[in-house]
Amino acid sequence: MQKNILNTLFSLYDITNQLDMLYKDEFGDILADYSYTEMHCIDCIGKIDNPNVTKIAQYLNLTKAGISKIIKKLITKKAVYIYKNPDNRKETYYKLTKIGQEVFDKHLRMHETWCEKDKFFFNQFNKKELEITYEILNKYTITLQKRLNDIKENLK
Amino acid sequence: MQKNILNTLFSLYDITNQLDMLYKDEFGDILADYSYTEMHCIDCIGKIDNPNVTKIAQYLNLTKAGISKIIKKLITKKAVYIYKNPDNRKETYYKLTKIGQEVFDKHLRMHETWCEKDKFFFNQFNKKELEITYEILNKYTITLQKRLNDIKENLK
DNA sequence: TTTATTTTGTTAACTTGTTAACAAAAATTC
DNA sequence: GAATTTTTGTTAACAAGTTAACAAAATAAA
Repeated sequence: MQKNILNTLFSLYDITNQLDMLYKDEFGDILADYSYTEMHCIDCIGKIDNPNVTKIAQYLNLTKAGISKIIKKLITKKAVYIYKNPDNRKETYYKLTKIGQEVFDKHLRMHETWCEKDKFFFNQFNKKELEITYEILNKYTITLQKRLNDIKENLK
Repeated sequence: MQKNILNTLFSLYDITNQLDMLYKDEFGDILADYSYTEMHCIDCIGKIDNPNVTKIAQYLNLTKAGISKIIKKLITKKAVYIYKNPDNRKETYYKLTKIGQEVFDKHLRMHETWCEKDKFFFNQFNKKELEITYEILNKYTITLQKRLNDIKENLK
């Protein structure tokens, strides 16, 4: 069981990512011009308060250098523009342009469609079953996160 | 719920990968010389019957070109060597050297330690709870895989 | 306040893996 | 059995993201 749950998680992740990319193509037009990460970066900028490179990097689990490059691309694509806080000359924030907002909206609708389909699937189980699954997954996440932090602490 | 299960799965995957890499460093010495994918490639060559580039690529969900390069590295590191079937001049197979076998064994022990720790965690739930979780995850995987195949079919 | 430390974001060099084009061998089709 | 198609693995050109080194601004410490 313990072994298999890991394998299941890995294939689930794999499929999820593939689906996300393919849905992108199905939804067509604008989304097709944006890579997986570009799309998620736009999603981030649309959701977070005062998004800067550092915050986006944390959110997407990428390096600041990586985000810096992606945002440059998004700016040349005119999906994103820079704004500054007059009180802070160090940090740079970003907002979506009209084009960026359009990408954001389509991506959102894409995920809504996804969840719509999921509803049919999850309806075959009862509330208790879903709750215990959710609990186990969440607790497992927390446990692994602790192990991770312990190792990181040790390496210092 | 449906939305959250996806998020949980994503962070679980993320943590799992990070742990896999960190454990590698904790187990020290030899494993430290091998990247994540190199390690998994060695694992593959140790497990599969008559492993060739194509099979390994399928197993690890990478392209043949990618595997081709990784194996080249593993050969210069003397962890892997080539062998051929006299009946087939097209295909190339690989085996682990002594060094490769050592990496394989350490990686295996690493995962055993992982599962050992998992046992403590999963013991806090009863058999039924674990079974339903496993069932839901598996069925969800199958459902998503079907969606994926349908889209791929449509794109043809 | 001025010195030291931390945080922010950029850039260059590199790593890892992909796509596309290819040659050689094997399997099919006619 | 000759011609066509498929499979196998390699390579070059590219794409995406990382690490390391850096300058500039903000914070903390002295």
